[in-house]
Amino acid sequence: MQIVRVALPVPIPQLFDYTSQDASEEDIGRCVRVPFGRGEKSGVIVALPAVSDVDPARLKPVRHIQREVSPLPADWLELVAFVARYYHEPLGEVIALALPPGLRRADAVSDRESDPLLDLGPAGHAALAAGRRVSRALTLLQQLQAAGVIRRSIARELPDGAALADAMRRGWVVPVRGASPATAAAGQPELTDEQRAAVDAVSTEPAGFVPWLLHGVTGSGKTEVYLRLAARALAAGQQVLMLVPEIALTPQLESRVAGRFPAACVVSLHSGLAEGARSRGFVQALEGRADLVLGTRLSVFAAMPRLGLILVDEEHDASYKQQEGVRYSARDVAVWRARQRGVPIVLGSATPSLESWHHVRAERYRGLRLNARALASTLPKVRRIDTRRLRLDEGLSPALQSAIGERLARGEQSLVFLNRRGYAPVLSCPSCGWVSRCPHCSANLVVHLADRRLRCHHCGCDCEVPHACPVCGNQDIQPFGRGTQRIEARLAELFPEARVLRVDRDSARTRSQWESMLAQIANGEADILVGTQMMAKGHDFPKLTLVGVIGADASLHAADFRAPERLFQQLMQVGGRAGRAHLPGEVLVQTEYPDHPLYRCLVRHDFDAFAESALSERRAAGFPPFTYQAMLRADAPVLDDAMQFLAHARRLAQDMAPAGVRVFDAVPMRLTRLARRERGQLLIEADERALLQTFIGRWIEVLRAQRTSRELRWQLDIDPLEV
DNA sequence: AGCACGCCGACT
DNA sequence: GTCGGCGTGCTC
Repeated sequence: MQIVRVALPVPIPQLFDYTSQDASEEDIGRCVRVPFGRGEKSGVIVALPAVSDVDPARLKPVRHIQREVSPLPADWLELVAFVARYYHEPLGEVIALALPPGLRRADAVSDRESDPLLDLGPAGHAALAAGRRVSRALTLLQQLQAAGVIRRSIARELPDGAALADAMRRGWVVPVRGASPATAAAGQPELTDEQRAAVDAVSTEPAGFVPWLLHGVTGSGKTEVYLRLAARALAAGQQVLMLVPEIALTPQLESRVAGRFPAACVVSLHSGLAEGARSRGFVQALEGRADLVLGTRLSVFAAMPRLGLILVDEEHDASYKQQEGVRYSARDVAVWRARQRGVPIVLGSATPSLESWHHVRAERYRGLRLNARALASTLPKVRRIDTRRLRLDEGLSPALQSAIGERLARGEQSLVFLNRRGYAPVLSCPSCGWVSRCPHCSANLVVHLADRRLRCHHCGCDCEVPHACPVCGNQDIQPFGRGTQRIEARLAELFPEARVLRVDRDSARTRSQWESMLAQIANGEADILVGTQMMAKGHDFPKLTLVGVIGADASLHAADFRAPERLFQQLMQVGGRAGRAHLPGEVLVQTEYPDHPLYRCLVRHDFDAFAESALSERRAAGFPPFTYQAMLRADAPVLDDAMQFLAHARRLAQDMAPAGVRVFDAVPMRLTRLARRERGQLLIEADERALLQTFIGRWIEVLRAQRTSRELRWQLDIDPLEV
């Protein structure tokens, strides 16, 4: 009789012991189903202890050990244990997050959909040589001959992929084995000198953990560097892990990667995947059959026995930080993992996070630069428009209007960038002062004139636009401020001949809407685009030569110390949309603070100067990365309950905190009320990460032991992004 | 987290 | 008399 120790997804930092007739060392890392309470739960065997702390008579036998799938290896268990420790969450909860649900439930694994390598068989070569009558199968054969060895899934995607089954039935195309996954498709682009230097720097480094920061301006070809590095790792028989910030970016990248490495097994992992596909992908990675794993933050937990390289694209992106449950940073976990496995990691961005940039300056990371745009186009010219003495027309300056007019006359596209959805951020009554407040949040309801609704952008509350002031009956209530819809409407009036297209979360709600808009833009079916940050990311618009930025000043004085960093990143990214290919681009930034250092740096495209000044401000103010933070947040239906809990937690912290750990005041959050709950927070800070960690560990243990009203929720956020 | 047990208020 | 509120405690 063997004792097995199981990590289960319950919110208490405990492991549970069970008995098993036949468990052996081989079963450590395997998924199990066990009786729990009066029900059943599933978890992972993490140890086979000789004795249990609980009375042997109380141990129940495990119900089922999943032995169809390879066990999770020791290094994976170490990885999740690290995440549990660092973010102060129970191991079982971290495991539940890291494993695909179907796998953890120890379900039977679906038949592995194999994706065999295909090549032309002798019959296929003969058919080509015979000069037969042209058919789809024959055209496909020509495409396959050009491609070389190829995965079936990729072959299906070829222009005549529909004829694949036919070609295989005739024996023209046959499965082959043993082609190197690094086999590259024909037609790789030439590298620029900078790209070559970056690839060489990483490749000539001796094997082992090296963190690299690839700082490459928009359009400098970072992806090509990733692909070359991946090719080297694949050729060495290693697996590559590549992280991207968003689900929306995976399909494009996946097809590009799969197209480049037709013989490689490329697996993508993200939360949008069906359960079966996610389990299958994870198992392929775990069993070493996947060569390249591509995915969003949760794919940092893919088990990979032959891991040789980690790539993190857009490493500054906030979506690498999970904002609920286990609040982990996939980028930080990836760096830990690279160190653990002794492999290089490349963090890439056009606008690196100040944290990573600081690591380069402190020589903890190695820097790689791509300063030139690969496609022979230069960086856009950035100009500030001082709006202090201008008469604006619905927020649009004369200079911006005439610049748009010029683009229109030349048949080029313009983008007006404004990070505010809706028609106007608030509706208000000039006679009695009523404003459209959300009943559930401390926020205003936004006017959506497109469908005549008032909406809360925080809780989704939605009602009709009233015809008169609900308090005083005044008929003349007015929308104040401007959002994308209002700008869109005004542009349509100013340029009646132009096709104006608004691109925001409202107009591009579904994937297909978003894709059809991208196609419209690419086909030149729009002249003026009005867009939010959706427009800033990851797409090329060859005819776009003007970006006008309005309403950016608000972020200059925001309370969050990271707001300027985000603004600068956003403006650099959206500015990068202007002028690709052979048309020079221009960026016009409307501002009342044209001399603000942030805009001065933006005009010079000088990220380094911006980062330098932002970092020195942070150093002076004692903010990260010069200090380490943890945030305790509490929420309850009534603010007072949340604040009382935080005040209690604060007293506790003050009693326990060693020198060097600073406990701040408990304060209501900026958006205090959200979805009928009121929220407060308590910041803890220290100069040493280890000091903060040990203290938080002891503090949280005490805090967890307290009983609180059931209406009160609280969570801990290590390295919070928003303070 | 679930889910039991258990002890007090207002309903058929 | 019971249905049901949620405080308390446990899960190997």
